[in-house]
Amino acid sequence: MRYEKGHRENTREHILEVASQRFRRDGASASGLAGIMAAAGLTNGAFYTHFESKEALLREALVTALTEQLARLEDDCPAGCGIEAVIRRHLNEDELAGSEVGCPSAALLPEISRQPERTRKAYEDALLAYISALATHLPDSGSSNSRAMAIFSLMVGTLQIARAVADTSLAQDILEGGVEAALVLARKS
Amino acid sequence: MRYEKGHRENTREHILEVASQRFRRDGASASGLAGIMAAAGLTNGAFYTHFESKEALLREALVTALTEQLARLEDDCPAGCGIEAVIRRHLNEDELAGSEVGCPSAALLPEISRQPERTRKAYEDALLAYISALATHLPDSGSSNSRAMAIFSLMVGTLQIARAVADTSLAQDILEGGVEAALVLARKS
Amino acid sequence: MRYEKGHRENTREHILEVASQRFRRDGASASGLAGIMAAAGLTNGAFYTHFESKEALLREALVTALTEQLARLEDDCPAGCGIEAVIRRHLNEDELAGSEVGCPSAALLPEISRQPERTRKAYEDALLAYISALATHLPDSGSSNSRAMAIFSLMVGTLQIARAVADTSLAQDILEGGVEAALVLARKS
Amino acid sequence: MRYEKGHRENTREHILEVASQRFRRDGASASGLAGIMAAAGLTNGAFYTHFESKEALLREALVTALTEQLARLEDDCPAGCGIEAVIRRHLNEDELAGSEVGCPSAALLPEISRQPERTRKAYEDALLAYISALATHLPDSGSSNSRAMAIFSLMVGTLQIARAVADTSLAQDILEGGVEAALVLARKS
DNA sequence: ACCGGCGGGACGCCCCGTTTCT
DNA sequence: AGAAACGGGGCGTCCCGCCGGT
Repeated sequence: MRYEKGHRENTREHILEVASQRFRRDGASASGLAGIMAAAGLTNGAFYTHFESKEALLREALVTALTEQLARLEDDCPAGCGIEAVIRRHLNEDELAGSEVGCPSAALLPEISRQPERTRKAYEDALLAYISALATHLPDSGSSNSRAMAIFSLMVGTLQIARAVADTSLAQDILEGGVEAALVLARKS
Repeated sequence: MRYEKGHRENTREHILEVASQRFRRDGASASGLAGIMAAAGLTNGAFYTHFESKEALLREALVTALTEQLARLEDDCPAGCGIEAVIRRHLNEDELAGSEVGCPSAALLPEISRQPERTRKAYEDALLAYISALATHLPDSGSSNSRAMAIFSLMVGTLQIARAVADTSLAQDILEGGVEAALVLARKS
Repeated sequence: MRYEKGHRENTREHILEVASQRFRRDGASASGLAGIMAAAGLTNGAFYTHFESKEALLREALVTALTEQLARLEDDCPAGCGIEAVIRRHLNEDELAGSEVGCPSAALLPEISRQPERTRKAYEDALLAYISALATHLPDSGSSNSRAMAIFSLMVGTLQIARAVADTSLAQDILEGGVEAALVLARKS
Repeated sequence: MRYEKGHRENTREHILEVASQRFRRDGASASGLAGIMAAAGLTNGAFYTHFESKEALLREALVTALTEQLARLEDDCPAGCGIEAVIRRHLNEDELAGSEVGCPSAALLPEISRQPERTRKAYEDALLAYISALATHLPDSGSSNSRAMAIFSLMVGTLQIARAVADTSLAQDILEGGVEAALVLARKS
């Protein structure tokens, strides 16, 4: 072990962190490896000692991002905090503005669906973990995850549309409409 | 006049049609102009006589696709057909499999949100027209379009997630859960 | 027809000519497309309108070079010129020094043998035409091409070794020994 | 001393052995150091403790390969075995198929000729030793090495051409024609 | 003090979106 | 009107050197 313990792993995780932000901000196919590596303070020559390919980086960066989102969810919304807090954590102005550190699903879903199965499977696993956590905040926690999945789908679609439209106040309205609808879904007996 | 009247316009619309399919299938930044033009039976060089740039093509292709979707909605779901028919037109196996001629929002929203304002404005206008049409099918048609927008958001998110996961039967479950949730939103008093 | 007639074909053949020289001088895998195109007065962006890939370029450049060699052989050594003239056309100081416009077999054979079958087939065809022409200069012209092939093999090996050794006078000796041996093979009753 | 005596030297020779095979199989410029080191069971970074550069590796690997060929020649063809045995040791199906452990001249000569003088000198020395050994098998062993060099040139060219053509039975014919011609050169009074 | 994990640039082929020139 | 060329950048891999722990 020549470098300080964990050096390699630290570098790898740093690249993953930067990549997960770039992918969310600029899109997966529009993000170049050289730009990602430069943003990580490295050159592209160092990439292939850490990852097999861009596809592998995307696969791992997706898991990284979803895992982070899960950790943030648990931090911000402890058990019993109520479903509205969870919903407002997804649908707010910060999320609207900054996709960089926001929900990877909202930023990348169509591109994920065009990835090879291996990548989609990795995303699926991480997503289901997230949905399970989300489900614990539902009033009728005995229900399956299907309800949580629908609420999540609504939030993802709402956030994407609010980001896409040109009119700022329209975006706000869409966001608020999404919050209300999500609450309806959550509270439905 | 060497070409029959309207030849040029036909060509332009043919390119738009092909482009709108390619963009939905492969993504906007992953679709190349050369591939689009070749699929349209033309050569690379002919592009710039019809469009100013790739961005302009995307902008127009988005409107084309949304306009087509609106026409199809009105064809398949005449007034009074009931909201469930509308929902099932969005969330079904065909849509799951073929993004090529499906909902452009489900296929492209994150990329749209990264486009310049002009493109987002064009999308916004076409989207609002679509949402208005969708709203006419809601039970309480007097309400604003906010409800319709939420239902649409839910459907877009649901379709994207169902497309992205690797497990086929899971995708089916997600789709069905989306249908139920959409009905809840639609019927809410 | 927008560019002057034959412009495209002229450019294509110019690239082929430059490439066939570069490949012979520097080797096939050591020659870069950018360098070849720059030497042809073009940029690398223009390459793929003329050739499908580097492999296709190599394939065609080989045929080009062999065809040129055949034309030169027929120019320099008209029928009845005697076999020695043919041999000395292959084994002389000019050939020793300048592989750039010399025998493509001597310059590239090991790399050709590592190419896909399609390339090797193209080389084979052009080579056999060359061998046939060479055979017409043999005394016993009724014999098969086998003798001509052996003489050609000898000349190729001789030229390669003479080029590879460091000692100049040794190279001369090898060349002269090759000439004598080729004459022996040619005159064998 | 952490490693047993000679460990370092063994490693060095192991790299040389692997490199000499890779160079013959894939060509010198097409063989990467990373691939060679990986095939030797080492990592990239260990290379420069054993060799100064890729060029130095090639230089030494050439000598290694030629020295091995000489040893094999002496093993397989003891004094008095007859020249035909020697010729058939060079021109046979095994040599046709596997350049990996075959004649380095046949596999690499054009690339050697493009190397710096130092490399060509090293090759020259090893080649001349090989030619001398080959000459001892000629009937008129008093003659200079020129005859042996010509025979060797013929065999190298023959093997290269037989390897390069696409038609398998043609390759066989070329090989057999080479054997006959080599015998002619060897037996010439 | 040696030696190898790790990183640095540069360049490989290929293809992009765009402009120019006949 | 559109074929041909441009320049840059995509990902991947090259050869090589620089730290720093055993």
